[in-house]
Amino acid sequence: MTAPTLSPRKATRTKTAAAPAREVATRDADKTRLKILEAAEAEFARKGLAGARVDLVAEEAGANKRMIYYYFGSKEDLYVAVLERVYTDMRIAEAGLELEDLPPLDAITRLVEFKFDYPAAHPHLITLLNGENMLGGEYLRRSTRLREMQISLIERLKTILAHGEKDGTVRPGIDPLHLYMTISAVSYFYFSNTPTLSTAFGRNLATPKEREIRRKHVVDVVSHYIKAG
Amino acid sequence: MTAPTLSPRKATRTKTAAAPAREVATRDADKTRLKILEAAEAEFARKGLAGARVDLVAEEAGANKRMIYYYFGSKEDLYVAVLERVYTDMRIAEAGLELEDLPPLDAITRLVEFKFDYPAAHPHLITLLNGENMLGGEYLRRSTRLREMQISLIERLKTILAHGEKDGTVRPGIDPLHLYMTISAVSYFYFSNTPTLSTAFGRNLATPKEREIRRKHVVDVVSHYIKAG
DNA sequence: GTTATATAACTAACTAGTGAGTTACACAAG
DNA sequence: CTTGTGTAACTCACTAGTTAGTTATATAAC
Repeated sequence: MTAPTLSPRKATRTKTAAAPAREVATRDADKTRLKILEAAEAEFARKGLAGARVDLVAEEAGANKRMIYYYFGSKEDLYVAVLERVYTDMRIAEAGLELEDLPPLDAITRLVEFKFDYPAAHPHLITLLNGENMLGGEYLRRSTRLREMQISLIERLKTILAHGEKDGTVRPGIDPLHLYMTISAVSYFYFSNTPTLSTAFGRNLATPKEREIRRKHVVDVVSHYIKAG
Repeated sequence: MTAPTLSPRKATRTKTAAAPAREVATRDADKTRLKILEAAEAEFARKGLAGARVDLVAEEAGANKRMIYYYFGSKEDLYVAVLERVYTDMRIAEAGLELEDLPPLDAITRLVEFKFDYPAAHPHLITLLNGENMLGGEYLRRSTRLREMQISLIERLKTILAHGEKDGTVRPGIDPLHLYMTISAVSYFYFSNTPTLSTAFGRNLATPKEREIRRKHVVDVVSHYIKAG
């Protein structure tokens, strides 16, 4: 239980003067750290916190197990680091969406498409979040600096809806938070529950064709919900 | 890895001549079996297949660990039994919905409300399904007799939509499978992701008040999607 | 006496975490 | 240049504790 915390993150950067860009490993040590994170992401996504094996992470990363404890302290702390990274990446991508220049309905459609395309491109995100929710979200809560990121998007959505109301394209009275949840839900559920749904319906829902059908459907659902008239 | 499979499920029912009602333990042995299933459901729901502890299931059930192996053969088989039970219960409840007597829009609203209320009343279902989906759905697939149950509801939904189209209340061209998925999604996601969403939004979404708001919202979303005009 | 049900004690394999030491390299003193 | 010192990065071998599954045995029912 006693964390050594040799604080390798504050390692002196003797040679490389320029600050490295996000997730670009410049030094060998950073590369090892990154490889561990990537291997851990896959392992935790596949098996959850309890099912993941530290030895397998080490093997997959081509690193010595001891280095995982050297860099991250414990299995749980490694898990938090993975969660933080994946979650932050998504929020950054979301923040980068240029919605404000578009007409309200188009802006929301773009958000819906993003909420479909992002998990499609990052399947680990889904299973990691599923696992985290099974654990009551306690590890994500542990992570600082995640609290502030989310709220801004709801504010942006609120503004977009207000514009739409004003120009008559959007039905009034839509709750931005619940709209955001619904937009997330209709795509997330599809990716998250494809395995059991495919079994239940006796039909593989993970094919590119089915995926495209679903994508059109979710845009359709949200459009009809927000459209005025 | 070698499953003993003592097939205790075919145990002779010497005393109780009448076929016992669903999940009502008549004999002591059936009671033990049921207690194990209930304890296992809670344990697997909370911690997933890998995180669950057989010893804890035994303790919680007030049964000897050996009896778990006697009745279910292995941890994995116990997990499948739990999954099967929970999933089947939901399908039975779903099949019991009397939708056919209602006007199409009301029928779909009733289905939406069911899809909200059922997971609200059975939180284990959500986490069990989440865990199962993380594992690729392989254990649910292992279970027979689940395949046929689902399809019927899609057929019923198809009929309802067709009636609605005919009487002009429902917009034509709605895919019943995707509608069903969307109806499931908007409620499921709320229950499934409450922990991380609450963290992200800095607002407890699990309160009765928030729940009621969400319930209204999901009915609203689906109504606007299917309504003609 | 055979079958179903039950218990406690046990084991083989696994698993997170550690102790102790090594390598590679930077920088400074002589 | 070479010797000494400091330290980040890394390896190997180990352990204390856990965990699914088992063995051996008991008892009640019929």
